[in-house]
Amino acid sequence: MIKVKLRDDYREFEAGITPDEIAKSIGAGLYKAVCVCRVNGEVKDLRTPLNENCEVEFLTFDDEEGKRVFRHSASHILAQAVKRLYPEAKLAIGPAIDNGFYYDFDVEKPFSSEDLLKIEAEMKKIVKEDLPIEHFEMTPEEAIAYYKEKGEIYKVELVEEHADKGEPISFYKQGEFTELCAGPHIPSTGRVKAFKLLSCTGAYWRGSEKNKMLQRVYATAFTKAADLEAYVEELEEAKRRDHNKLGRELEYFTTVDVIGQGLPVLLPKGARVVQLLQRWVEDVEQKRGYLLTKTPLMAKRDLYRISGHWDHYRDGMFIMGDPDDEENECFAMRPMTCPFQYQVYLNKPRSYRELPMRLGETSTLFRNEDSGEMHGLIRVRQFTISEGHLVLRPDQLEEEFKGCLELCKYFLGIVGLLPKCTFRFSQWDPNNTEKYEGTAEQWDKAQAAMAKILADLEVDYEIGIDEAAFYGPKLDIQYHNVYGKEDTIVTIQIDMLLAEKFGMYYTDADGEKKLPYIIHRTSLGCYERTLAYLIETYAGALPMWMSPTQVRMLPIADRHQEACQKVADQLDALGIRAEVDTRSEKLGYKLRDAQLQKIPYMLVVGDQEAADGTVSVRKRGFGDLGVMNVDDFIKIALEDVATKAAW
RNA sequence: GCUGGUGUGGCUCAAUGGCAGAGCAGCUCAUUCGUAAUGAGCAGGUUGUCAGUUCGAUUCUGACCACCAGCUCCA
Repeated sequence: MIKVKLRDDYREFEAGITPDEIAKSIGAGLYKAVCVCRVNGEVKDLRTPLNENCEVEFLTFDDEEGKRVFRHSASHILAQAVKRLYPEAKLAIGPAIDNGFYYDFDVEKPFSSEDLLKIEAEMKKIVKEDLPIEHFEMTPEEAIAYYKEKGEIYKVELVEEHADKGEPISFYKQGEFTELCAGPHIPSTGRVKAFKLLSCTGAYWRGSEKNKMLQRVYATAFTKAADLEAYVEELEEAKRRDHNKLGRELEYFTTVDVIGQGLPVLLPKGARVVQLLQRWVEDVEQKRGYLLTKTPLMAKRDLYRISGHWDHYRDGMFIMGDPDDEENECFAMRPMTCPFQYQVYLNKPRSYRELPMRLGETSTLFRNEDSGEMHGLIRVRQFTISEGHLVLRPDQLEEEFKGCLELCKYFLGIVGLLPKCTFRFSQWDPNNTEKYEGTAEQWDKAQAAMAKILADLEVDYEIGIDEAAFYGPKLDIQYHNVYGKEDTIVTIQIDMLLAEKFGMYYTDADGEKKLPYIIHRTSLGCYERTLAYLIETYAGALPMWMSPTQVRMLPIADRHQEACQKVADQLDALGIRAEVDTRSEKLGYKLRDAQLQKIPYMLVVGDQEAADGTVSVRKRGFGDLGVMNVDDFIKIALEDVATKAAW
């Protein structure tokens, strides 16, 4: 007999019992729900025989680990179905991911949506067959021979990597299907009750563009059909918030074939929001000691030679002229502001008394992204960022870094994006010698400094290896969109290299010339991208203070237009953006339109209001607030704007 | 850049190897209306672009362009 510690108590069982059987003895509910278990803290299959006293914890689909295992097993079912229908398909890998799982196949012809339906039907059969999922092992030699014989070249590659570890190779088997896999897995295929194949796309083997492109089938799986339906509904909801659709529908931006990819046109509404954000950022930064600069959008290649962009970023630049012709001048649009803004510092000799020097600029940049990268307002070839460089003495680094972090958290907090953000400490990869400037000592120093600052500021971050800029480590603030995809919205970088390249010295108190540190940072990131996330976050219903149109006047009949215009003029004079709907339509029609346009306030004026000098106020999302004096409404509206309230 | 999908009035979508159609939006007229769609009429298209096949192409083929999903790359 062995003693097994369960959640609440100790129970005794025959040696050799499996966690599966224990779960069954506890209750049918648990038995049906459990996916995998932890034995003495280690995640194990439910069919692992227990031969000694131990502690067993059952994990269900509600546990992250349980969910992962469940979906990983679902990916095996997918692979099995594909092998049944397309025996020539070669298997690559099939892990669980955040919201589901995928499997990569090497097939002659990519799967069509009809193929996916067929595969899905075959998967249903496999689930119905309720095949036990059983673990077994082979020696590396056996495993390699086994896969070589089957022609599974990707599996051979994977096994070969494990071969020299001196460990047996772990396999799982369900029916006729055998899969190289470390596990663990659920006990049988019958438990995967609700799943859906979502899409099929290309993906490089092992994530490298040098390798063959495989076909990746994305899918998701749940234990209950209702949960699957809810997830599909969630995806639909995400589509409704998608900035790329909503932003075009609500006329924030558009794209034009003859202008080109990655060059969106900001329509009046989009341009207005960006202007509001820019003015706000510039004003706040001014109060925080930033000096506003305006530097050229292009320069001769000589500038980029000094900065290192010519060596490390040339493919990303728009170059005018022949870059290899040294006889004639060659210009390039700027992909970053740094080398330009440094010239402000270099304008004259600097004293330690001038540091920190905080330079800010609303800066337009040009990057020649690969054609497949562009996406709405998120990835574009021309964009404008709230740029800044802080030139400082080494002893000022922590304080100034802290100031930068606080500033962007302030901005992101007010616009309402901060709750969806996480932090990433982006470091260099010493093995990627092509990408980075500087010595290992310089990098270690810069990264150690940033690590200390982040620790002191108690920033909770993830580490991103090989995500650094070519001149230094970054703290990236990552925004997670409605589809769960993340992109950098704000970045703060420590640069201990470029000052020397540009000869940016200062005279210290001791009369010595010294090199400053430089912080590169944005405060609200790139305005196009930020606008996209605002549209998404608010589903197009931007907070009052940044709405392109804040108030729409709705006359009940044409005779009320004059009274409406009067109120609109009054609001305009106070800086509240108001317009009058002068169409000869019924109130319901105009109201519906204003509502669909997501205008924050709709003011209805009929005989009563025109006579009394009042307005009937309807607030987006709140409905009819009733009749009030124009002055009272103005008070509310100005308060909304002043407090930048989000509703 | 790579894999796949898509491309018909401003938007949503029909149709066809032989005169391209509807709803919404727009304009005009009538209606002057109280919190999410009043009625009638009018106008709007070289079917993404350019080639090819064909008596005839929006439909079939090819190239290019743009958009979408994903990979790779990045604010």
